[in-house]
Amino acid sequence: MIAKKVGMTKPSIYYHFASKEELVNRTYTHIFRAHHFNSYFHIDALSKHNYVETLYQGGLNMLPDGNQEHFSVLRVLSEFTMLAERDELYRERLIRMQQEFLNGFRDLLGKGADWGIVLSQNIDPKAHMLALVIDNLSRCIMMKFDLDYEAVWKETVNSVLVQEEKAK
Amino acid sequence: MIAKKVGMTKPSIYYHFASKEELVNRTYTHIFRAHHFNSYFHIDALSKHNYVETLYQGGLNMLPDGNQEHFSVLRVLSEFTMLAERDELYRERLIRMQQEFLNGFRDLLGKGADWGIVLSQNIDPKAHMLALVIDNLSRCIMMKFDLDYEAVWKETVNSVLVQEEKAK
Amino acid sequence: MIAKKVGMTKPSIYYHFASKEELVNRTYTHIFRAHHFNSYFHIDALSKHNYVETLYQGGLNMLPDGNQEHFSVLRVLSEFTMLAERDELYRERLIRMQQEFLNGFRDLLGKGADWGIVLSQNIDPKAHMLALVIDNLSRCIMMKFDLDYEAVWKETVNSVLVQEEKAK
Amino acid sequence: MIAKKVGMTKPSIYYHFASKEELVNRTYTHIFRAHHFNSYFHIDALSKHNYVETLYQGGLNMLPDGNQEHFSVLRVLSEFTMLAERDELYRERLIRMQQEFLNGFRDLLGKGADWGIVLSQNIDPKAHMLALVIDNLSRCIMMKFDLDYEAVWKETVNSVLVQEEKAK
DNA sequence: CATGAATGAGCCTTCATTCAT
DNA sequence: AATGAATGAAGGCTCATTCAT
Repeated sequence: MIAKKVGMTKPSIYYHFASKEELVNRTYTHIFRAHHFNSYFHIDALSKHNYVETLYQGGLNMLPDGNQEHFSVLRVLSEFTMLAERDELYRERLIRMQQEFLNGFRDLLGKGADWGIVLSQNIDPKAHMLALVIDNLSRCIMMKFDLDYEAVWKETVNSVLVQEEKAK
Repeated sequence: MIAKKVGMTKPSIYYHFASKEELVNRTYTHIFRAHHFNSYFHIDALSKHNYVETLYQGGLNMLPDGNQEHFSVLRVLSEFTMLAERDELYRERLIRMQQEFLNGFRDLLGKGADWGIVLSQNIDPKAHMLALVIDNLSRCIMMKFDLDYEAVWKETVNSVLVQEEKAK
Repeated sequence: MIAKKVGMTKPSIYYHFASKEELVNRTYTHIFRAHHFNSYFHIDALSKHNYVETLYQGGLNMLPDGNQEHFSVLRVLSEFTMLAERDELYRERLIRMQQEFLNGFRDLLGKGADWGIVLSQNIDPKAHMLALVIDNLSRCIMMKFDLDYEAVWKETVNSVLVQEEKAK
Repeated sequence: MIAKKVGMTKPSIYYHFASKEELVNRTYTHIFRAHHFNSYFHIDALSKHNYVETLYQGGLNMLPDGNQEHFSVLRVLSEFTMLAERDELYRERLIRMQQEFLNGFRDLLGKGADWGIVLSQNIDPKAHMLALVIDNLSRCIMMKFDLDYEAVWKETVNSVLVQEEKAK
């Protein structure tokens, strides 16, 4: 299928990749090269005033939108997650990726707590909750489940904020 | 693979199932026969006093534990979800199952709101949030991610409760 | 297929027939029990005056008509001929059947020659010609070829008659 | 079976043919590429003087002889006819082939009638008769029926000629 | 007589891979 | 750097047959 798509013969592909597994692996690496917490959450310009917006908008950035390339990333991530559920090798890699996002959320929430925007207890579980929700929301959109993604994400974000900071 | 596992030949499996598809379908039906919201959340004995505990414990019931059979359900659910991402037919079925849990959470939160235990705004997004978190938590456990599941779930449950009801 | 059709299970059939081959063989015997030259050509009442009609009508009798049972005979004969082209065993049997019809035609033409109705030279080739035409006509009808069967058969019959006897 | 015969493995056959059906179809096309009326009946050099010989010899050309390739054509035609009795698709193709021969005979007899060599009544049934006889004669030879093929064919040819033209 | 359950052999097909050129 | 041709292994499935009950 791939050979046909790229207009080559199968043996040609074997010239560039030792095996199917290598092709898959390198494809994953290529596809995920820009899938990082910082690519979605713009923490370089983070401030007390744009905090809530950064957190909220970062999540929306992670969800699939019109962008074809981003959609591909999520599509492949979904396939990758499948494989990871079966294959120890892929699992390790997936865990590393998840950990990065988890750390990202934890740091972000930490800063929010310092600024008094985020409730300072249980930062870790809160970070996990955010990560789990945004990850699963992505999957749901990919499967065309019918739910109000933005409302769910806003609700989740709000649930970690101190009362007076909640977005409307 | 299945034939080998059950110590039969392939043709004898075809005596019991017309096709691979039927085998798969009937297996899913069998495996999921007890995978219902009510099997995990004991709402028949629900009261104002055990509300938080019921909600919290119900989630824990959904997570994999020592029980081999429940583990199988989750393992198969995971494979089923994979298929559903590709196959329209399975997707529909998965959506029905998800919807049932979503409705379960919504009803439960509705009752909580009536009793003044749950914040009464945005019940729907809250229900989705709970469903998304518990579903993804399951997946994470299956993949042996290292996180404090109970803490995450407790945090999520707490986030929908009014202040003074929060579990400790 | 057969088991389903007769409302039995396959093993039941094996109680009555040792093998598929025996079932097939006995079915052929049963089906062909009335497929004889005399069943189509009524030579018992043959006379100088009904000779041409007997010959002509006999051929028509061999062709498929509304009669369901006769149709079955031809259908099965057709399958049998197929098998015979491959299988030595069936071939022998088919040759015996063909020979009977050949002899029938030869005797009939012989009588016609005695009565001065049929040209007396080359009786054998004439008999073969008649047999080949009527046999192939049957096959053509079974395959729903579009041709004027009666006209072809009448032409063939006429071609063996002396001038003044020809049917109109 | 084919793979074994040609000393290949089954998958390598699939490199050259997309499916079994394509293999069968292309084989038929290849085998029948020279099976046309004109290949047997040399009507390009047809004249009043060689008419009877052309008709007679053309029929003999259609019958199997020592030629291995021609034998194959008839062998495959026979299998093809079998399939055609069951399969609509092949039937259509067979009918087209038959029609070509029928038309060939009709044209040939038409010319013969113009020249006063062939009896001019019922040209169509006569053409059919010739086609049916030569076709069935082929089949009989393939099945090793014991009959004087040449005599039968000569008799059939003679039966369409006017008296004084008959071959000896 | 009949059936439920099973099986060896085989068929059509796909897939990952190799190898000579 | 690429290709034509091939292959072992396996997958989904059917068929004729058997055997214990």
